[in-house]
Amino acid sequence: MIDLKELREYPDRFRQGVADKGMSVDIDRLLALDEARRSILTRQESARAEQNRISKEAGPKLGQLKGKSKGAHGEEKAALEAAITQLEARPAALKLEIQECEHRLLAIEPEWKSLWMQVPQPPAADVPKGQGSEDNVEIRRWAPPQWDFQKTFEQNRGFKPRTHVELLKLHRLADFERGVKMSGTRHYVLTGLGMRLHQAVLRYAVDFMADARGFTPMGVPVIVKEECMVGTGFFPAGREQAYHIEESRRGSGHDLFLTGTGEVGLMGIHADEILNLEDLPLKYCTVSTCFRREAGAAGKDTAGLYRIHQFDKVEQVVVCEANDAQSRAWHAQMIETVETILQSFKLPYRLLQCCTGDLGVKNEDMIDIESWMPGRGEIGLDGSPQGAFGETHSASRLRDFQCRRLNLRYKDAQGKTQFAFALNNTVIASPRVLIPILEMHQQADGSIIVPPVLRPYMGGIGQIGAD
RNA sequence: GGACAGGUGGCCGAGCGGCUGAAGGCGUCGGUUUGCUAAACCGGUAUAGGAGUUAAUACUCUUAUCGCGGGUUCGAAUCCCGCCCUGUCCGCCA
Repeated sequence: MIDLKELREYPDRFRQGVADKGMSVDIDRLLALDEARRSILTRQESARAEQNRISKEAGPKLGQLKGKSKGAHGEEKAALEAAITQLEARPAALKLEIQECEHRLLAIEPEWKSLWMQVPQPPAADVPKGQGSEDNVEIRRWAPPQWDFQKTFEQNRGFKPRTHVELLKLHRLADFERGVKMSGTRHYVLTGLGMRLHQAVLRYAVDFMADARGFTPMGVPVIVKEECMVGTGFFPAGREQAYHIEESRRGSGHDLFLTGTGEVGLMGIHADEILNLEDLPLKYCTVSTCFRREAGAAGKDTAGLYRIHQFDKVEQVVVCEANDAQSRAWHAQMIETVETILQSFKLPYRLLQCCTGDLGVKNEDMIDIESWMPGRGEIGLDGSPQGAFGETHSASRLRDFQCRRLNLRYKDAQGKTQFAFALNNTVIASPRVLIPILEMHQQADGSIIVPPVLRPYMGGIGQIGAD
């Protein structure tokens, strides 16, 4: 969430941010509610202050009088009771005033809070403006020497590509029918070498993060309380995307939610903590199962492993000092990590600078990495797919938006408590990444060459489907 | 799941209706003393919100916070109710 003080001081900055992200949050309404809330609060506090003063001075006296009046009779008792009534009048009036303020606060706070939570992090100044994904800007692309982006798959390789769905069937790497039988649409079973390849990719990525990049691997909950979802910025906006476990309907406990990314568990670890400067930067990675309802995506990417309800992902997060240069440096390093991994798989990809309209509530800057998927895209005149880029990674800079919500702070060099900056990035998401791996490494006979870096995790198997 | 016990500041731990934002200790920070270190002594040491003074560091006032929420009361860490969590024993179980 954003800093309310900053909002009061520079409301235009946030109005512009809302507009640039193509969102609609009524900033003026929020400012009005905030103003009203503070004036009520001031009134309530001064009433409380007086109440406290009175109860210190008159309180003990009252107690004494009441004690005496119990034992007293006749005129003496009447006099005592009159004194008591008089003493009680002022606190009673204050109590009423405090209660009235309380009621007025209760009336505006839900809307105030809700609007506040909706105000997005304004995009960084150098993020290109745009409406949506069509305005994203390609930064660069990379391909292994034997691949030419100007040519079709057939021109590059000398044969027509099979789609990953065909390859999965051919080698019995996945079973969609039975997945659907058990769990419905967008579910699947990974079978045999399909499961091994999936595991290989994940293991390789975790080892790479730990050994080559010095990140600490973590195993985190994928079932979390609502606070974690709100704190990491996935709620309230993304509520529809999360599976909801309604434990409260069973009469006890609190509801839980399945996380859509390991980011939730990783960032939740230090919620409500104040870290020492020496603890930063935090460099964490995890491999976790991710659950997504894909609400609103009906009919999109229904075939294959592209858009599914359950997958596994190696995620990296960095929590660093509240410093723009540091945040940018880590962002660059995270992207470099992804490029190194994709290059080690020899997969063509491109980097996209996401425009303002394609950013979510919580990020100020995002780079998507799309891998080339020959089996994707329009069907051409020759009857085979033309190929297309498909998003496999995404790297975001969140400034202090997420740590503010999580109440994750640190003590800086001056000893001042600050909200930290956070970043997150996909290291590898599987089985989606299996799509380019299978499609790009298929051979004319339909067999698939396993990238050498994955072979140690595949029991040394170098080719799938070779006779 | 059942039966007890308990949740107080960075930690330990007292308090069980007003004098308690909270004793005492540990830790920590600043200082004094001392060949050095240690010890001893003195002083400070929660967080968040609001208002104000200041160029700013900062300071002053004020409110809230003793697991969370609600209630009783002129007044709640303290009494009552609900929930959450932790510990121990029993039951069940990868």
